[in-house]
Amino acid sequence: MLAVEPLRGAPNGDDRDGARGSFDDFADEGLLEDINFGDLFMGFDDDGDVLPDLELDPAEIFADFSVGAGEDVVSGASTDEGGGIGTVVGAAQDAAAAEGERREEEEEEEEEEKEASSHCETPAQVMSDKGRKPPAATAPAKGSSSQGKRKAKVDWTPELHRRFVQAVEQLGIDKAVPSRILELMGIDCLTRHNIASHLQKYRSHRKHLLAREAEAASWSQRRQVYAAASTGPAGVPPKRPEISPWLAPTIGFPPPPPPPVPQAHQGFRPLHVWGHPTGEAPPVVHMWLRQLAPRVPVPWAAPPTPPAADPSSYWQQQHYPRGIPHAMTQGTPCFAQPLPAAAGMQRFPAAAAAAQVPGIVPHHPMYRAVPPPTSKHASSQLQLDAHPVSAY
DNA sequence: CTCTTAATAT
DNA sequence: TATATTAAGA
Repeated sequence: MLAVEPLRGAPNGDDRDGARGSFDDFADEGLLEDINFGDLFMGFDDDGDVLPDLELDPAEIFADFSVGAGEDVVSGASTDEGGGIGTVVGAAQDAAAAEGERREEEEEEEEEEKEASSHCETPAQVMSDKGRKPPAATAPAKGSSSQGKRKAKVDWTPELHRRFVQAVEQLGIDKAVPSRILELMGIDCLTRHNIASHLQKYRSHRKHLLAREAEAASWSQRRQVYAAASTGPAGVPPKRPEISPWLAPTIGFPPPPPPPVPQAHQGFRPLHVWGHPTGEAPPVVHMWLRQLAPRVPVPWAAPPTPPAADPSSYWQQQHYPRGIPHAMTQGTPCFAQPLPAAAGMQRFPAAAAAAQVPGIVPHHPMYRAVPPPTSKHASSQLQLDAHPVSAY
């Protein structure tokens, strides 16, 4: 892959001045695997723990990049943001050429991940690597340094998202505002607007998840009540327990913490959760999210509202139906800056741990082995009951 | 001015 | 579809 050069130069200074990263690309093993029990394993054979798609046909991979043909030009100059290019899709190669080399040399050290990641790679470049050319995106608006047309669309790769989440968690959900997130992420070529936009979606998604969790939690409580009630003399059918008002479904939180994880997944290679900040993140988090989803507990009490069928689709990226482009899983498109964030992490050691908040674990279809069922929501929901219910 | 949100455009 | 852009309001 070629490095591309970000051209940033933020006149405004407001958003990022860039630094550039070096890049090495290496396979980052298991970096982001999504545990989507709904569809995981369905079609995988044993090596399911291997990224299924490292080798996809570039054509397919980038099919989705299309993007408003020709519109996305690099914004290299876009004044207000000083934005760099980012992961930009459909960015201008020319810009890269013009800018040429790197600006500053900084080494990025990253905690767990080799953050070597983020480069601002344009798909075009990636493609060039692969010898492919994007259909439309590149064509128009090239000649000049395409100053500013439209901002290139940012490709929120799992890695990028992960950093985003990490930043958000470091800051705390309530203090996470675009500008701060941007700082922490240390990824140049992102603008405040990019972040804001992503943040908007992120919050929205989180909201949904929390709501679901709350709902599920309330049900699990009922379940417990029910279980307790059913411990009567054998043969005696349990009576319907009274459900106290405070056990009634509430919209409140917090959801009960996930029970200790049985080291069940020994046989498995730990799967990382898409978007989770730390590699150490318990892989199960995601599983729990799903488990928390309401399952019909008792015959006599139907859930007040049918479990929302949407959740999985909410945050899902429908891109890369066949997997994520290799290039994306590793060298991610934007340059990582020296990570002021690293410091942040140290400052708030607890943050990392606290990062358990399962709120944000978008599934990524990338690991979907089978095409989504025709009936959109059905299958994943069904999976819910397939797991041991354990404590809940 | 920055942030948030919703609506709408691409 | 995912993301950007815009506008309105805090």
